[in-house]
Amino acid sequence: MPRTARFSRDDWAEAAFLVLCDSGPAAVAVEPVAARLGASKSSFYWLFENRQSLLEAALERWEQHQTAAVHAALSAVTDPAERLRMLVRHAHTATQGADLALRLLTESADPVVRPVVERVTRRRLAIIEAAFAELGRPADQARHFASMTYAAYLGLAALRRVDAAPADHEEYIADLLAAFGVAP
Amino acid sequence: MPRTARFSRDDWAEAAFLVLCDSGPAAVAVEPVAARLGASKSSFYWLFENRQSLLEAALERWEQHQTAAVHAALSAVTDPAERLRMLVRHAHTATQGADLALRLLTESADPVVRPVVERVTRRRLAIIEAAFAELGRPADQARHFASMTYAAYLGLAALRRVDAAPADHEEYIADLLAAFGVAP
DNA sequence: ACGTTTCTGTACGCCACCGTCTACAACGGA
DNA sequence: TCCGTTGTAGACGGTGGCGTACAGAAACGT
Repeated sequence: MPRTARFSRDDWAEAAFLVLCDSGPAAVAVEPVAARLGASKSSFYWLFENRQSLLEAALERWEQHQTAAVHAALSAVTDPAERLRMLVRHAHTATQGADLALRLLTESADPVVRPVVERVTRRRLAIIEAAFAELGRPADQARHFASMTYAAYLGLAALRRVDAAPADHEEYIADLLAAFGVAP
Repeated sequence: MPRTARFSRDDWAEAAFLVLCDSGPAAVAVEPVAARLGASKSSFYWLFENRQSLLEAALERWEQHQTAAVHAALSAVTDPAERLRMLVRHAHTATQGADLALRLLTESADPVVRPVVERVTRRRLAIIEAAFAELGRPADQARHFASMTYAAYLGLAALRRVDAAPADHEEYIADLLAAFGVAP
């Protein structure tokens, strides 16, 4: 059948990424993904080393996807306050992203997950910190505010798990921005 | 051997609780806990219905432990600002608790975990909200600030997973309290 | 003393997943 | 045309967890 293979490395990576998104890294297993793809395991082991490399491929997709999205959205905005408003608004509407980021952090005991999620986390914190710094906050305060806002973002994803997050998003965001001295 | 059984229901519950604390709910399995306890499975199945009831016992321990601790520490303090300072300080020193709370929230898809962690979460949010309300914040703002501070608490536990949390605790806490209008 | 009740150990069948092996199907080049 | 390469299916053994079966040991009541 070859020459036009039924399944490409990319097909598997994409399927694994989808599983990662809605069930977390632990669910990125060979047999379930194979079933979802309608393929058999031998097809997988032809293209990949092992389960770990599948997870790596899925995580790579996540990292690039999110990096690309963030850069595209933010590089254009020069006003740091506006950038922060965008970040916060986006963060609290695209809740899927927060959920996955949180999941990956809590599962970062896995040596495959950790380096990826660590890179992404530090990158995001640096972006937020830079915005606060540009707003004129002292270096330490900018760093602290960045940690707080990103932690609040992650924590809110946790609260949503049990429907304990505020329902009045707009007002919540306004109060959040105000607390950190950013005009809404 | 009976009449003074080698293993009590409580032994198992305690062992399960310890496993829960340092490996999360997924790790609360019969065979590992049995091994840790030096017991065999039949001993377990004599005392418990199944794995689920072991997890329930461990979670119950967690809920009571944390409820008792919180009540004891806070019921005495009448000044809401002082209560908030205590909460925040305690939260950021006893980091184990945050870690477990976070883990349970992210694993709240499990029907055994969810009701427990949901109760605890709402209770905690209510306590924080009440403190902000007593400080004179409008009702909505008090609710929002409670969500933010608790989310920040949870999120910080996530950041610690990849060593991305601020190391200068004192200064961080001061900035956090200041952001929410509580004098340090 | 001896049977009954209470507890524990060992062994078993079951499922889900990992990773491997063998056979085989399809296409491309000689 | 037919052979080698590339990709796939399906069966297999290994591991680790769940829950059950059965046999036996220790205290107790009589």
